[in-house]
Amino acid sequence: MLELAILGLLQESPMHGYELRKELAAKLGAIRAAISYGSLYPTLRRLQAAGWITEAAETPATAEEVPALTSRRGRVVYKITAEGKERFAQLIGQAGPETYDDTGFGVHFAFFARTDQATRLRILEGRRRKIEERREGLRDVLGRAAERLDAYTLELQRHGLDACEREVRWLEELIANERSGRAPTVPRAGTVGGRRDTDSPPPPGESRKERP
Amino acid sequence: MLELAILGLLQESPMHGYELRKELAAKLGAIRAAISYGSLYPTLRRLQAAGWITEAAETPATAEEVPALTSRRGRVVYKITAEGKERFAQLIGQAGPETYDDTGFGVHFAFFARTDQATRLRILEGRRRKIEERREGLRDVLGRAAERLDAYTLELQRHGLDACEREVRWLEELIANERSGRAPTVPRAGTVGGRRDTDSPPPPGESRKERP
DNA sequence: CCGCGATGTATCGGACCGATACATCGCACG
DNA sequence: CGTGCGATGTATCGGTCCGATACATCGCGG
Repeated sequence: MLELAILGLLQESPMHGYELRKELAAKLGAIRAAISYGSLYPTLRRLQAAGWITEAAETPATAEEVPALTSRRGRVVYKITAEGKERFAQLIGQAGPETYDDTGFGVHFAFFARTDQATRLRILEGRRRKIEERREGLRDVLGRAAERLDAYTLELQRHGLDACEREVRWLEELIANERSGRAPTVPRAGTVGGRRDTDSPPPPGESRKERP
Repeated sequence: MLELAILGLLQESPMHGYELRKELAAKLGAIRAAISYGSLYPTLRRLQAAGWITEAAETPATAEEVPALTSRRGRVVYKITAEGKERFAQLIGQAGPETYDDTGFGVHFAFFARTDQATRLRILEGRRRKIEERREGLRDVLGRAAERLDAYTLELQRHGLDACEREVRWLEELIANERSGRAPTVPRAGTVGGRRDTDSPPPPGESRKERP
């Protein structure tokens, strides 16, 4: 999962570890907290060993003027290689069982802008199926085993059931959207960031949820 | 976390591994899928080594009629010890940072019937605080960094934000309930609080469950 | 009689986390 | 002027938990 996320982010622009972590937190904030360095750095090393990313020299100009007196341990910028892009395409296109758990689905979804529509549909339906199964399990417990459980546990299940039903509805909407051709995004985005803007958030009239 | 969950379940009745896994799945179904055996068995061993659980002989009567022809590798039933109950009380009463993440909170909440009211309140408020922080992070991203992200990522954040707001409301309700004295349904209180006597009385008979 | 699914115990490699250590840089505050 | 402190930045270590796998028993239907 981490591998897929890193490859995806580096496809947008080269980054060093710290930055990667922050971007990841911004992109996956809805799914999970920040990634740990204890996962990040070993994974970077693994990806580099596999040839999917490489170190990019930082500050290529004016290099010799500071001759590494203290062996200058600067930031290490990574960029994705051609093989890395291939790997990303392969990972994003195939769906195993881990694609449908909370984290896996979140990562895949976060890169839907780089995923073709058929795959998007497949993943959304797989996720829906999985959530429906969880929902049925919770209904079973609430129905058949309710008297074995205390009030707090029951309340927990009810809240979980509610969340399941809500997510299924959300997925239904997304699936309907995909099928009707008009996705909530442009299917081919090549955006590389870098924009700085302090005051621009949406002007008043813009309603969020509507599907034109 | 697993340690706490196992100790809590064994407090209700002795069980073997397979059963433990199923009960755990039923009790925590809203939070996470079934626990893996790759975690369960090593943890059981660890708990046993620490003296918090012991193996209980199965089928104490009519033992000699099947003389273990094939060294009978039967089920191993575990039961909690007095030290184990103490350990449970200690774990359930203290709250670290991991108490407020999804899994940690779920496990603690699932055993609220064995937690005193002050601790319940503390945990609910800690969880609320954490979710509020996540919510603010998502609002920030949706407000300030919206133009850097594609439509799918934004939709993911919106769904996450919605879930946060919903959970905060749920927690508010529970907190209000706790403060007003009447718990969701069964104010079955008077359970383990701080560190007190070692010799705890049998749990208040709230859950009927018989083993065949 | 045989297969097959449920029950049941167990291990192994790998993914990921939390704590920790350490170094640099800009800047606010005395 | 210096000094300390929070942000930035790289890195490792031990531990928890997961997924795959192996293997053995039991009851039941074909």
